[in-house]
Amino acid sequence: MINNKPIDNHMQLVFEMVKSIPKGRVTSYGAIANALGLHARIIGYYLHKSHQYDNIPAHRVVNRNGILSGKMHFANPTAMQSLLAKEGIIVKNDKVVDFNSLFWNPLDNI
DNA sequence: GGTCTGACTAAAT
DNA sequence: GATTTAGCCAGAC
Repeated sequence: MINNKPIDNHMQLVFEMVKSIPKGRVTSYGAIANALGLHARIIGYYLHKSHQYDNIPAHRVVNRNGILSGKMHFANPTAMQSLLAKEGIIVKNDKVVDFNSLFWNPLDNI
């Protein structure tokens, strides 16, 4: 059996999963990792590279506490919060308000 | 090819 | 309940 896309193997899956996050919703690294059978650190690693790709709503991915742990890696530390605010997500003190309700389970898409 | 780092998480303290 | 420890996998050096 030959793998069709050895390069894309996980990275493509992660990006597709992130792009599948509905507007106005957020999810966590661990949730995506669990859905893809990977680990949370891997998601963070791929998301770090996502800036060089297109249409990756990385701002919708936060850590399990709903904290915008990756905001510093955006162009501006406030960019992530601004993008979330545009989608109706309230971010206060670098944390998503009512994160538990806004949480989107990647497994629900599968 | 061993070692280090990382946009994480869960468990222990 | 906040802080620390350890574990996890993939990529860079």
